[in-house]
Order: sequence, then C-alpha cells, then structure tokens
Amino acid sequence: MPRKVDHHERRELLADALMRLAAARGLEGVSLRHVAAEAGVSTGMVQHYFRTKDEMMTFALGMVMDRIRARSTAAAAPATPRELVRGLLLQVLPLDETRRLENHVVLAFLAYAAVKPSIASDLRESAAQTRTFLADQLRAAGAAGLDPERAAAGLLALVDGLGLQLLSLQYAEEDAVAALDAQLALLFGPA
Amino acid sequence: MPRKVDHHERRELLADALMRLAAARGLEGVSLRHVAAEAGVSTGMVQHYFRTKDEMMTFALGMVMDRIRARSTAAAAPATPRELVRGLLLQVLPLDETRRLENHVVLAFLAYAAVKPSIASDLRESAAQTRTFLADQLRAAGAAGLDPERAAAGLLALVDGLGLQLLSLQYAEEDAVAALDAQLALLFGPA
DNA sequence: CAGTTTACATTGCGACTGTATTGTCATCTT
DNA sequence: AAGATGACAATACAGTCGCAATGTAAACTG
Repeated sequence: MPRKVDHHERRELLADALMRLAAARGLEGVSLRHVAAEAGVSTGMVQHYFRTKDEMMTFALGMVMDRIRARSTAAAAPATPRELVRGLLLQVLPLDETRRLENHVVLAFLAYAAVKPSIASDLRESAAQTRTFLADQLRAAGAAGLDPERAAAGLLALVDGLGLQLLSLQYAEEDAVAALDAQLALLFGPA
Repeated sequence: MPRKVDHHERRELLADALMRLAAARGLEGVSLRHVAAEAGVSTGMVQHYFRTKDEMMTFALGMVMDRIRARSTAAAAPATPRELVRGLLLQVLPLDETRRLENHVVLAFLAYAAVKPSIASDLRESAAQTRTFLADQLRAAGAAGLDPERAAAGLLALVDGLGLQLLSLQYAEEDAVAALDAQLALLFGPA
C-alpha cells in the first residue's frame, strides 16, 4: 500500500468546499469542477474520493447535520429543562455566520430532498431524533396538560419556520428570538 | 398585425408546465427544452414568450404566489376572526395535491432565492402582505395581552415549518392540523 | 395587392456537465 | 529488487444547457 492518507479528512475538506459553494451560489452551482476549484485540488482527486456526485452530496449533507447535532448537544450542558430547550433551539436558528451557512445548505438539501428520496430519509431521521430529544425535555419539565410530543413538534416547526424567514431576510434576528421566547412562555408559563 | 394570441394565457400554459416539472424533478430539472416538452410545444415558442430563462422563472413564481393568495382570500368569506385565521392558514398548508405541488414549487424557489436577490424580494413582499393581514385579524379578535404582529409572525412561521415537515413526509396531515389548532387554542383560548 | 408584423419552428454554437479512461508517481509488501 | 497498490492528474466523451440566428407561414394594415 502506498502513502497513508486520512480518507475521512480529505472527504471533509471537499465537503467543506461544497458547503461554501452551496451557500454562495446554491446547490445548482455545485459541480465536480467547482468543488475541486474551491478546494484547490484537481477534479480527478474529487473523483477519487467520491465515486459519484451523488455520493459527494450525501456525504456533505450528513456532515452538516452531524455538526448541527454536535453543537446542539454541546449546548445542552447545564441548566433547567426550559433553558436547555431554549439553548438547543437557539442553536438551530441561523444567528451567526456559520449557522447561516449551515442553514443555507440544509435549505438547499431540503428542496433537493423533494426529488431524491434517499436524501429525504436522511433528513427525516435526523429530525425525528431531535424531536424525541425535545419531547423528553418537555416531559421532564412537566408542564401540566400538554402533550410533549405535540409540543415538541410544534416548537420544531416554529423554529424551522423562523429559520426560513431569517434566511430570506424577512425578519430581524431579535424578533425571531422574541417569537421563540413568546412561544416558550406560552408553554412553560411566563419567564 | 398577425394572429391575435392571448399573451398572458400562453405564458401561464408554460408556467404550468414548469410547475409540474419543478414539483416532480426539482428546479434543476427545469430547462427550456424540458418545459417545452412538458407543455407539448417547441423550445422556440418558449423563447418567444420568455426572452430569458430567468424571466420565465420569475413569472412562474409570481403565478404560484398569486394563486395561493387568491385561494386564501377566497377562503376568508364568512365567520369569526378566529375561524378566518384558521381557514387562511389551512389554505397555506399542503393538504391536497394541488397545494402540495404549489408548496413544492415555493420551497424550490425559497432555496433559489438564497442566491437570486430579485426572487428573494418577491417572496419577502408576498410574505409581508399575508403577515399584516393576519395581524389585522388577530387585532380584531382582540385576545388580551398579546402583540398581534408578533403572534402573526409566530403563526406564519409555525405554518411554514409545518408545511416543510409535511412536504418531507416527516409528519401526518392530521398531526399538522392538530399542531395548528393547539397553537390557536393557546392564542385564542380553548375552542 | 404589397408590406409589415406577430407567432412560431429549426438549427447551431460555445460552454458546461458527470463520468470513464488512462497515465504517473510514490509508497508499501514480499 | 520486484511488483502490487493507492493517491492523484489529465484528458476525452457524450450529453445537456441557455441563447442567438434564421426561416416560414399567417394575419393585419395601408
């Protein structure tokens, strides 16, 4: 065997370039040559690490979702269930540049998923994961008389929608946070 | 002048074909030739009615948004403000085949808008319009102690998010409606 | 009837796409 | 030392893309 190279690391390098492209020029601006150019490598190398474009796309999406999940669980360190829920949901919203980038990519893939079922099932699984985690926290908080599953789904939908509106600049960041807090107040009682 | 042809009607014919394509194969499956084939005409005709692909895209998006708006205001006929708000929001959700199609198209354009600012401003304007209408209805309903603008924004975000989850099949239709009703109950009081 | 104008259809061009093929090293095994 | 193998690089190919150019037929104006 020849030179030892960390396969995964190279793939992440390429997927990072893909992310930047997707955020800047949309998913349709992503081509093998563009990714190669953005990463500063040859297109042959891209082909070496991803046998097909689809494989590259799928890997990139997985990477983004992993990062979001990692940051979310990292933010879940201290505090009451309510603060935990708030912290987690705030991590999903595009409130800084890296998260805005990630949200752009997720949105692009969300539209892409409408066509490619395999992508769709990846997204679905990831969403289900966060939803049950959220529901557990709501259950622990034990607000009387509300279905935790339902409330979790509602919160997630709200945050998704807010993220959407933030991305299309329909909305100021502080208003989005305020909307989330208002909803939390409705669920948990006034702060 | 030669044969008289309803310009607008032809453009709608083509935009309809575009919608079908966008819903079935995504916005990247939309090309001049595909639209022509789907509409059963020559690509020359498509070029005749839209000088550029971008013009065609913009027109199609406008058409979809007009239809959604038309159906929403049509649904706003009778009833109390609360029922009116519910009816309007239910019109936005993808609960039947035509609305699912429209939502697919809107989602595709939403992702597209992240790259093309002109598309983004169209979407933004349309959203602002529904939001103020919604806020007016909430004000009329006069639930004590809640900011109508905020609540309207929150509701719209919730419906957007629910629509997103419905499209990606994360969610059953009845659950989405239930989530909406739960939120309305929080705002207006129990039904 | 001549001529202009509109409504298309056909064709072609240059750019770009994903992918297959092939080649060239450097490294590891034996 | 020989050869197999992995890490790339370069190129070629068939297809598609948006768009421009050109052609043709029909209808209206004068």
